Amino acid sequence: MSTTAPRRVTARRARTRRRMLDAALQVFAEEGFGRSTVEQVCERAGFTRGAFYSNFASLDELFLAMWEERSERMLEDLREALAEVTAASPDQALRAALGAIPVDDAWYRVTAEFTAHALRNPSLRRVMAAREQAVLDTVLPVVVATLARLGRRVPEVTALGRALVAVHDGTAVQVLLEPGAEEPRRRREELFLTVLNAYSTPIAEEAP
Amino acid sequence: MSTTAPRRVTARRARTRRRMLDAALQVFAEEGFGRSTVEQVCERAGFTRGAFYSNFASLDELFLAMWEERSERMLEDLREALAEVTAASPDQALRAALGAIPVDDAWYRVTAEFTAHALRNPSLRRVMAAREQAVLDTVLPVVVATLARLGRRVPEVTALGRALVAVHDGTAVQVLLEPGAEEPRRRREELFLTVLNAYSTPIAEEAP
DNA sequence: TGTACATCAGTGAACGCGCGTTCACTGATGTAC
DNA sequence: TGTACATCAGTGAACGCGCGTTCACTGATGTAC
Repeated sequence: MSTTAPRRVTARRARTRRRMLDAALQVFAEEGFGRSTVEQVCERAGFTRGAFYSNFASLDELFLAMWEERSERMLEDLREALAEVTAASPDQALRAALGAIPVDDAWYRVTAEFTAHALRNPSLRRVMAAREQAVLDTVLPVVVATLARLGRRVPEVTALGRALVAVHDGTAVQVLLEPGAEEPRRRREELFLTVLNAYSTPIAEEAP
Repeated sequence: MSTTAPRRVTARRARTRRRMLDAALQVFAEEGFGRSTVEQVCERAGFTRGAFYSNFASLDELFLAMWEERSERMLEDLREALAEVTAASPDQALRAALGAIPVDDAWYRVTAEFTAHALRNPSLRRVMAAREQAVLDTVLPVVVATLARLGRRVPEVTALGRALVAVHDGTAVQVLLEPGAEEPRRRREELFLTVLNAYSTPIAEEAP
């Protein structure tokens, strides 16, 4: 009951796909999700429209593929960055982690629109939820371990995870709405540290 | 040097405009910003396309008008809700305030897409920033006063304001991605209270 | 309050562009010997 | 390593739909007397 013939992926095909995915991010970021056209993506990638249909069934499919690929890549970067900061102070660790998730204009726009779109579609909602969980699975162990080294434990790991994600998303908008301004970036770090502190307690004594 | 003749607004015209604005919110929420068409909005509002062009120059103009009108209305609701909760405990006050800003699916989608769109356009960025400031001007005095009654003062009002907005935006996504789930809503309130607490200090003693 | 007239607001048909989608084709790539 | 052949991937022209936009028109609204 296989749905597709297991087509062999040639090198040429992989290259084409790659260029289309890269073009998609740029076009979607510039034009917006709903206003991008097959023609624009192809022009940017340097192909004709026929090539597009040879590789994807629709713009939606291309968009989803691109989003999943890019967020997977960001997660890899994040893993590497976190692996390197093991020895640092929590303040330094935070800064290093934030550096690894750059608040990238194009990417944020695309993700914001994708999120809004996902709310309309149960299976996309599941994609988003799974991604959030994957990020948390990567980040939380490191965060918890770092806090432990400071003599603090995290009573509710899930609560902390949700809070960190919310702070990340919420502050990203603020940073991008005032490009170049220092203040939102500082406030962002401040809020992260505040949350890390509020959701952990000193190991010796139990806070109420 | 007036740009437009000061056209008298007849009752009929106002009604038409109103129906178009309402239709716009629904269509934009369902179809997405970029995928909505003039035809869809007109059909929903019960007019022909000619009527649209008699009232608006473009979909973008209609969208902006709709967004500004709706967010102004939400701000009014928020003002009223906050005026009524003056006497309550901070916990009750928070719940009442959150009740006044319902995490509305359609509205969130529209705002998320509008925000992403605004990042591409300096003058829209200013619109967004002005709106955020207006919300803060409404909310912060009440928040500060409520905390004062509890014997707490807020050393950095701006920092608290930014933090509250970030938490609001960031948690709204989480609540909407899991429709019907109780947990995200609880976590949301929890995080709000945490932030209110962390950004204020007891009046008698200075915290470091 | 009623009538006559002027202006205004929305109608709906018409036009044409841009874009999605298809498909016969040809040049590129890969395989077998 | 070289040649012959088969398959595959991208080309580009063609088609037609959907939609934005315009505009002469008519029915609705408002005003003056």
